[in-house]
Parts: sequence; structure tokens; C-alpha cells
Amino acid sequence: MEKVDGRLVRGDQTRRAVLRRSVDIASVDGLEGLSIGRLATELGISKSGLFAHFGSKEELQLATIRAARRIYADEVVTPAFEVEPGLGRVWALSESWLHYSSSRVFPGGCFFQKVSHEYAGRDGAVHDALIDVHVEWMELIEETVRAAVEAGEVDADANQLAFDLNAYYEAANFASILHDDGKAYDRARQAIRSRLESVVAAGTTLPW
Amino acid sequence: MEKVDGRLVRGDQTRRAVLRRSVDIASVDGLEGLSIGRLATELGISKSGLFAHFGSKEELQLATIRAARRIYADEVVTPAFEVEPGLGRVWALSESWLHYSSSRVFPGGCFFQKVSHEYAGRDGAVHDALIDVHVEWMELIEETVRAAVEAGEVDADANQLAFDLNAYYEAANFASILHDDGKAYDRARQAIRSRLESVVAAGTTLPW
DNA sequence: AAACTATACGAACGGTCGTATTATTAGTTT
DNA sequence: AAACTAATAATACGACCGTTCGTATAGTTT
Repeated sequence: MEKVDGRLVRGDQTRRAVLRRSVDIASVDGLEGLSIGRLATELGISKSGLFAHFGSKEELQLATIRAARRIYADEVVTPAFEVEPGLGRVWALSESWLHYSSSRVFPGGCFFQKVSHEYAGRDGAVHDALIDVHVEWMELIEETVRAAVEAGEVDADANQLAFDLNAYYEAANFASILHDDGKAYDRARQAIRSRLESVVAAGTTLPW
Repeated sequence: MEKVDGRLVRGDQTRRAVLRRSVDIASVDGLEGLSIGRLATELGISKSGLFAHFGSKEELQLATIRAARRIYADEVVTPAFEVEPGLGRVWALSESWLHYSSSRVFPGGCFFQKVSHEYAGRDGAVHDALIDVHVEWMELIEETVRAAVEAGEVDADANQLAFDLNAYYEAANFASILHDDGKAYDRARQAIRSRLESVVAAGTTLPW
């Protein structure tokens, strides 16, 4: 399955359609609110036909996480990595994250914030998969900051700065969703700018 | 009902027991994961008897939120307000929040972070009640900061500083739950201290 | 003692959940 | 055109959901 002569077969198209809808639903109602019957109805296909693609609810959830990770990488990481390493990339990463959140790539805001909170206190394969993504993401911020430190543009504890930046991102996403209002993004942008200004090396050109 | 000659009657005792269990369950599994059948089984009472106390699932959820708010006020706000207004109280509020989170007053960490994320993107009475609590909480931080500004101990935009502080609290709670590890509290404490140091007026005694 | 009220119970309702089994359709290969 | 396979659908299942109903018990009031 998957591909024949480079051409997609029916089954794979369905799978993609299912997952695209899954990530959207889960970003609003979580991976539990994501029910197979509801998905099938919304897509106009049969519950059993949909189910056959994944074999279990948990496998659907894991596939949904992988699909969301791909979108996240495309929307947040790729644009930021077009900027050269250094303070500029740190700023670009922050901007692309806030844009990813505010433009509602997922209708419920950041997919991972939603479902990671949902599964934070439980255990199992879904929980573990979400930890992996979170660790990967935090290490990516840390590495981006560290590059700026090594370039001599910033003087800071990379892990601490990564923690702070991520805290601003998430606070903005959460507040904007809860109050259906974009003000929080301005607050976050201000927080990020101040925090970075407190650690830039003298003589470094500011990217904003 | 409620009280007779200052003595609690049966029904109220049951209600309290239910709500004490409800907030614990909801802090881990959310207000949806809070099912009436499960609650009844765990408490060793009948589903219908329990249900009769609230009349609907939504009313149970709202009562659970009110119960959690009372506990939150006792655990976070009351201790901090024993310190006089000013920088000291800002610091005390931060410390009591981190203690509230890390000591697992609710087994799933901060009750409100959990369920507010759960309902952030929906609407209805539960969503509205959670907004009210969130607004109340943010205003409380802002007012606490503003008092420090007016006391001349701090020079900052109160709303911005409140946003930042709250971001650190939530980031610490989330990370500690997801990774089952208390390191994040040290990071948060460091972030709070640095942020406050950046705005203290010269000559002010630091409370840490 | 009788009447009344609060509290709790067991059983059942219609609905939805995830899952399994069996059938049907569509596409490709021979 | 026939045979085969991959994809989808139909149907049914047991478990649990929130909710309703009728009833029994216990406490209070008269």
C-alpha cells in the first residue's frame, strides 16, 4: 500500500484526510474528545472503515500526534531556521511561534499545549510520545539560544533562557484562547524583547 | 438543609466528601474525566444518590470549580496576604504558588491550569466560570504588584509584570507534572528572582 | 403516633464509546 | 473476463455515559 508507481492509492488519501481532521479536533477537544464515531460522521465515511486504518484508538492518537508534529515543524521550525544562527534566529523562532499560535494553524491554538496538558498527569504510550515531542522542542530552543551565546551575541544560561521564552509562548497561547483575544501576544512579545535585551552583548544589532 | 442548630446534616457531609474527591480527580483527568459513576464507586455510594445532590453533570462541575477555588484561596492567597503589601508580598505570593503546586495540594498539580486548558476553547457555563476565576486571579497578581509599585519598591508596568510572573508559575507546574520532576520549580524561582531584580528600586531590601 | 422531609438506593432508559466480525465494493493483475 | 487484493461499509457487541423513576429508610416536626 501507501504508494504504487509514485501515485497515492485511495487508502492513503483517506488516512491523510482523517489525520488532518483529527489534529484540528484534538486541538480543541483533546485526544479524548477525538472520538472515532464523530470523526467518521464529520468526514462522511463509515466508522468501521475509518477504524480499520488504525486498528485502535491509541494508534489513531499516536498517528495524530505524529501528524501534528509534522505541521508544527513546517510552521514553526522551518521558517525560523531560514535565519542564520544567533540572536536573529532566537527572535525569529519566537516570532514564528507566536504567529503559529495566533494564526490558528490549529483551530484550538497550539495542538501540543492542549494535548500535553491533557495527558501530563497520566501514563501510557500517548503520554510518552508527548514527552518526546516536548523534550525535542525544549532542546531545540536551548540549542538555538546556545548558538547565539557561542556567536557572542548573547550572554546567558541557555537552559534558563529557553525556559523563560517557552513560558511566554505558552502563556500567550493560553490567554488568547481562553479569552478569545489577541492582546496576550503583545504582552508576550514585550516580555521576550525585554528578556533578550537583558542578555544581549554590547554592540549586537537587535533584530526587531 | 445545610445546617440545623449549627450541626451539619448528613447530606452536607456527603456533598463535601464528593467535592473533595471531585477536585482531586479533575486535577488529574479533567472535568470530563470526572464521571458520576466513577465518583460514586470510589466513594462507595450510589450513582443516583450522588447525582441527586447536584441535579446535573454541569452543576457538579460548577460546584467542583467553586470548591477548588476555596482551597486555592486558602493555600495560595491567604498565606501570601499575611505579608505586608509591597515587594515582600509579591515574593510571598510567588513562593506560596510554587509551594501550592509542588506540594500537590491537588494530585494533578494546579487544578485551574488543568481544567482551564481543558475548557479554554469551548463555551458554556463551565468555560465562563473558569474565565471568572482566571480574571480574578490575574487581577489579584496585578493588584499585588501595583501595591509594590505604589510603595516605591518596584518600578514596572504592573500588568506586564503580572503576566510574566504567572507565565513562570504555569510553566513550572506544567513541566513538573509532565516530567514528574521538580527541577522546573528551581528554574521558575530563578526566573522570578531575576525578573524582580530587574525592577526593584534602589535601596529596597530584597525578601530572598 | 402520624405526617412530612431529606437522603440514599437499585434498576432501567436511550445514547455513545471502542472494538470485532462479516460482507461488499473498487482497483489491479493476470 | 476472471481472480485476487485492498479499501470501505454494515452490523453487532459489551461497557459506560448522564439521567430518570419509583422506593425505602432515617430524622424531624407536629
